[in-house]
Amino acid sequence: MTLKDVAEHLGVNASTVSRALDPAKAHLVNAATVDRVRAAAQHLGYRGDHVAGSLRRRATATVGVVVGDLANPFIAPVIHGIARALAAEQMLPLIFETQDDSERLAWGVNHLLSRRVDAIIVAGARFGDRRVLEAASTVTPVVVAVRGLPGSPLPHVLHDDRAGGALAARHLIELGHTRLAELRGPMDIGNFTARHEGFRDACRDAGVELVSGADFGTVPSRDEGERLARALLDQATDHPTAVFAHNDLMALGALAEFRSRGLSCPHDISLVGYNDSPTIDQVDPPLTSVAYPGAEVGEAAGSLALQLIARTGRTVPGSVFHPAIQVRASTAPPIDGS
Amino acid sequence: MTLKDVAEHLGVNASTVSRALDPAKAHLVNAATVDRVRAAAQHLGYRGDHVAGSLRRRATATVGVVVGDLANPFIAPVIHGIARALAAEQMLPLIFETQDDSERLAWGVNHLLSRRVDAIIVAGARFGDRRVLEAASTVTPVVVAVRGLPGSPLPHVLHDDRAGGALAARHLIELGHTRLAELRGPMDIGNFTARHEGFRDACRDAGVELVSGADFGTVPSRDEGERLARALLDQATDHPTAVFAHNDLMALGALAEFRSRGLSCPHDISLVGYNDSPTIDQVDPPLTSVAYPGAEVGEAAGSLALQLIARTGRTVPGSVFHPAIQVRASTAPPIDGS
DNA sequence: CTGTTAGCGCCTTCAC
DNA sequence: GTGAAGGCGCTAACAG
Repeated sequence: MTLKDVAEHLGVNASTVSRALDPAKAHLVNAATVDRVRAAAQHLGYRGDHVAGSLRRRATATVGVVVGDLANPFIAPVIHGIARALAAEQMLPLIFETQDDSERLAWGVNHLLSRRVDAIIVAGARFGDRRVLEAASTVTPVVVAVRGLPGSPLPHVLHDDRAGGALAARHLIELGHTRLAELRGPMDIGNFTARHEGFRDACRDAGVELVSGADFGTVPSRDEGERLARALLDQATDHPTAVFAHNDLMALGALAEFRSRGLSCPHDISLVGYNDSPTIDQVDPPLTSVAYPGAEVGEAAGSLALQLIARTGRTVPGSVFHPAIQVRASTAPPIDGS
Repeated sequence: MTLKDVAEHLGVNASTVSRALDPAKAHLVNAATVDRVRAAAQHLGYRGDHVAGSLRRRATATVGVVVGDLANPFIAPVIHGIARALAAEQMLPLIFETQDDSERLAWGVNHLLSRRVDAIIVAGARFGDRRVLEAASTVTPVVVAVRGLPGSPLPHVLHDDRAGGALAARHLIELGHTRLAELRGPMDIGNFTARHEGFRDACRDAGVELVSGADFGTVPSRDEGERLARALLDQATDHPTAVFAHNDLMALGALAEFRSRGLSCPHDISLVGYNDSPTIDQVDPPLTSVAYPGAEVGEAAGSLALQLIARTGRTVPGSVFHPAIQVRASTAPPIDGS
């Protein structure tokens, strides 16, 4: 059942049917004809072919979304936000998972381009991906979301992770801690370098000691958090009285390590996480965490993509969300004299 | 840069280029020509047009994925599993969110059909959606995943929620509880009716009292869990000594309500959740929960879709995963004499 | 307001 | 092993 079939059934031209069924063009057609066409289309069970339309129109109403790992619980709200924003224009997200592999990202971005997506939102970029993404942006709009690419002119929707790191540090310093440590995420991902820099600089500004090696996680997982916490506490030097984990998963790993050593949190050691994940307020102890507005970032990225599609070539400003810290029971003043 | 451009550049026919660049057809072409074509394509930056190919080939290498709500943390692993399975055939998921609205689902399924997706995986069906989905299945393969449609002949990939409900009941009964209650999810979603039936029947078989109204949640959220727990405990009759919440979010709501009433879990009341969500083992108290293998279900659904695409018309069996219960500290024997 | 024409870029015959 | 031709279904441009 094609446009032509409907047209022949009615004794009109396919173009007329095409126009009558397009809400944006129906006004060009006699109202009575529009009704007849709609009725016939309904009656015959006609369903337009979006693929053929996309080929002709040179637009697919589809936005490629590149993510590192869908299993990471913090990415779901981002996709949710993107889908919400796109739904306003009846556009749909086409998901590609890189599994945090730059080769796969390059392949995926190219594949999305060959699928003629109207824009690409990259929520899982690593520094090394900059060239590939900037090249892609000469073909279709590319929005960098969640994970920034320092120095890149690509439009972006980010969260100020540097400020978030500083927030964590200042919170601990205000509680009276003077020996802090970090459990760092991978240093080729913008979020984690920014969290690190914010934390480190705030410590330096306050003249507070930063107890930590140069080590960092290969992935920001619970296991890596546990490993780094173990390494930190195995050090012969004085233990820190407070720890900043670069995300909640790593914080949970650290918590497990603390527990296995008989260290009580926050009595013996305070802990701050990042993301303010859904149930993190109900762990034992409820975790102090820097909030990450994933759904808002996703929605803003989706809207930005829509704007870039609408006014191709025009410059559209990116946006940066500001962090807030949720203080809970995992942070407390240090024990006197420790 | 089209196929034709590459062909003209080389002085060959577009068909030859098309064949040379298709791994499955390259063997029909002189090896030397294949090399020349590949080199030229690379050199000229040719990128095939997947849209045009899809129109001609009548296949899009795309699978529509219909979900209720991406913000529900339990759906992320399912999509992850689907994406993993599809990636094996270089297919991509196109996501549509119904927001648990049947009209939106009907619209979305139709839209996906007009986009000529090669299959649709529905992970968010409600009973009322059966007709729409069966109609869609005459056009393209439809796989029902996660939420079943009792009585429907559509191929499905599910988890045995009935057995899961029974598992929860038997665990509590073995601990010695004799007055149980349920916090039920929406009764037009297959998972929750099945959990209810399994729980209820296991109680009946054991001759154990089921303290509970006919009430159930409108959505399976934390707030609804809290509301139902409040209603349950407001009843004048004897309180139950153990509660089965139909998912972890509802369990967390119940936990909050218990706490606000000064009821300690598991001392005063035991609690079982469902899904075994990522951080649920670290809440206070660590929650006993029936595990839901979301990623496995998603991967099986993706594989099933691929099979249905490959052998259209052939019957392919669905599959059902069996539940397991993770026992943690939120369940304990009842206080003697209570 | 409606019809005619001409492709969008590709792939699959069919012919040689 | 390669070329020529046709058409997938739609819509934009141009006439009338």
